[in-house]
Formats: sequence, C-alpha cells, structure tokens
Amino acid sequence: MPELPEVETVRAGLAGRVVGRRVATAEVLHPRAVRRQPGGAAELVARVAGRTVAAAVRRGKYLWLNLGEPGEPGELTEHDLPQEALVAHLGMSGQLLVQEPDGSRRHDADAAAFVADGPARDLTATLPPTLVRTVPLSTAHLRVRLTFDDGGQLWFVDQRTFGHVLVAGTVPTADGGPGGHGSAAPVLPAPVAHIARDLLDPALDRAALVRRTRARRTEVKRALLDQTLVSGVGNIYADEALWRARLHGSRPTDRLSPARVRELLDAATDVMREALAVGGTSFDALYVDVEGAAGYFGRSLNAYGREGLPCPRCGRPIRREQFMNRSSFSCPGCQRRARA
DNA sequence: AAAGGGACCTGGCTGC
DNA sequence: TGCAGCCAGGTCCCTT
Repeated sequence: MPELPEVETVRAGLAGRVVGRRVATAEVLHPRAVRRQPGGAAELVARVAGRTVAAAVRRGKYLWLNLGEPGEPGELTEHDLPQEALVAHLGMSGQLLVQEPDGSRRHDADAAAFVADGPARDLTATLPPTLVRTVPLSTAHLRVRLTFDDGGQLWFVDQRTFGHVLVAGTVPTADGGPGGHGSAAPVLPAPVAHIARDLLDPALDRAALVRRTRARRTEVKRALLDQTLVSGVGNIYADEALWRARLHGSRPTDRLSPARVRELLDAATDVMREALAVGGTSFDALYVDVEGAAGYFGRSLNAYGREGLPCPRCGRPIRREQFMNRSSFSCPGCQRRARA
C-alpha cells in the first residue's frame, strides 16, 4: 500500500522524467478515476492539454504536477506561483508509470533503485537518464493516460480504483511555507489544503504537532492515521512506529507525556526514512504472497503482518486485533494497553 | 465541533 | 471443482 515512502519514490521518478514535458492529450479510460474532478473527464482533459509540467510535488500521500500556463510552455519559473496542478492520489493500488516513445517502459522501481544507491539519498536529485529498466506492465487497469508532445506517456494504473486524479486550482499554504516536497512555491492544490504537513517536511512544526496531538481526545493510532493532524502515515507504518515506541495504539493521546509523543513521532519518522532509503516496496505486497505481508519492506517489519511470530525484542508472539475496521499488529509484552 | 463508523472497490485466497 | 464470502485499507462523508 502506498504510504509516504512509496509516494515519494514515485514523485522522485516523476521529477526526473516528466518535468519539462508538455502534455498533448489526455484520455480517461475509467470514470471512477476522475470522480473528484468537477466537470468529469471532459474537464480534466480540457484543463491538462497543452500544459507543461513545471514540478512534481508531494505532501503526505498526495502528489501533484504543477502546470505551466497554457500557451507558454516551459515559461513557468521557480519564482512564479503555479495556478493549477494535476493532483493524484494512489489510494490502495495506484501506480504512475512513464512509457517512453521508443517503447521502453519506466517504472517507479527505477526510482527505488536510485534512491537506494543514489548519492547521499538526495530526495531532490533528478534521476539519471541512463537509469532505464524494462518491467512487465499490464494495461488491464489503465485508468488515465497522458501523452506528451514527444510521444511519451504517463499512465495512471489502479486496480482497486481507490485512487484518483484531478486538475485543481492552487491556494496559499496556511503557514507560508512550501506547499510540499519538490517545490518551494508556497501554494498547494485546493483539494490538498486540508492535509497536514508530513514528518519528512522540513517546514513541519514538530512542537506544535506534539501539542496538537496531546490536545486530541482519541486513541494514539487513530491520531497517527489522521491526515489532517500529520500526513503520510498509513496502517503499516503506524503499527511499526507504535511498536518501536512501545505504545499500544489504543492509548489515549491526552494521557501521553510530550516526551512520549515526541518518541512516537521520531519512530514514525525513522521507519519511513528507512523505507524510503530502500525505495518502499509496498506495491509488491499486493502481488507477492509470502507469509502474509512479508516481502513488504524486506526484513524490516517488526510487527505488521507478523501475527503469531515472535516479537524481535522480547520474543512473545505478535497479536492481531481489529481497529478502525483494519488489522492492527502489536506485541503484548512491549506494548501494553491503557489502563481502564 | 470533534470523534467515530461505514461506504467505496477488486482480486486473491479460504473453506465448504 | 466451483463458488460464496472474507480480507486488504485510504479517504470521504455522514451521524452523533
């Protein structure tokens, strides 16, 4: 499942491949993929055609392509504020794939390889053009296709159709900082304005986040998953962060000390940084059947998907519980429930 | 107003 | 073997 590290891997790939290219045409092959687009498919096609991609930006699990003004291809500079963006959310199973005019296919796995081996793991670095790998690819779930002037294409592929794309206008950020990772412009698409900054965002006010978290009257896992509080964390990284911080997800946020909240946020930050360093492999979890969720994030998962397996810290079998209609994995020894 | 729960999806897997 | 039912979960929307 794409959470922050996976979406960032995709964003880095787009930054290296589609920025600077001009969209010639767009096709919507499944209406549900554009269900959040006012005006529907026709509107999206009309608003994206003729626009040049100025930047690939991400906040949490949302990513977007800033669009240059129509009729002025490539004229949008870093000093201009983008007025519109093509927004994408991958949902559960979405992928953004670049197909080159010569028929070669580029996949986000390329970006993963680069992030893993790249110099200083610089997230802003563009990808070397030599890094091209052909991967098997199915058009069975192709939902939206952009074709660039040079014949290259950007595909939005999504099996479970929880993802979506739309073109939207931008609004200023609430704090005046950059809208997201990948652009310094202090704007972000209106449909993303309610999404909080994520844990890898340099403009994140961590002290304020600790205060806001403790002000919530809810369970701590629910808070971690609330994208309006802090973004980018999904079910998998939430469980891993809670395990590292030795907290059970049901603990009330307002009874945690500031130090404990900081510890948890640091754990979530660390686990996502580590996943990003190996490119995030959660897409494979859908297709690879190895010991439940094993195969995802390699050997690094300590709790998620490990029901019955020994806790790497204390050896007690990891337990599985239902929470928010999802599975939660935790160690009964290291992660004690809150007292009643 | 904040918090919590259900709906939306598809395909692989399980069990009868 | 076939098939019904379960399960995965991110986000929006509605109710309380």
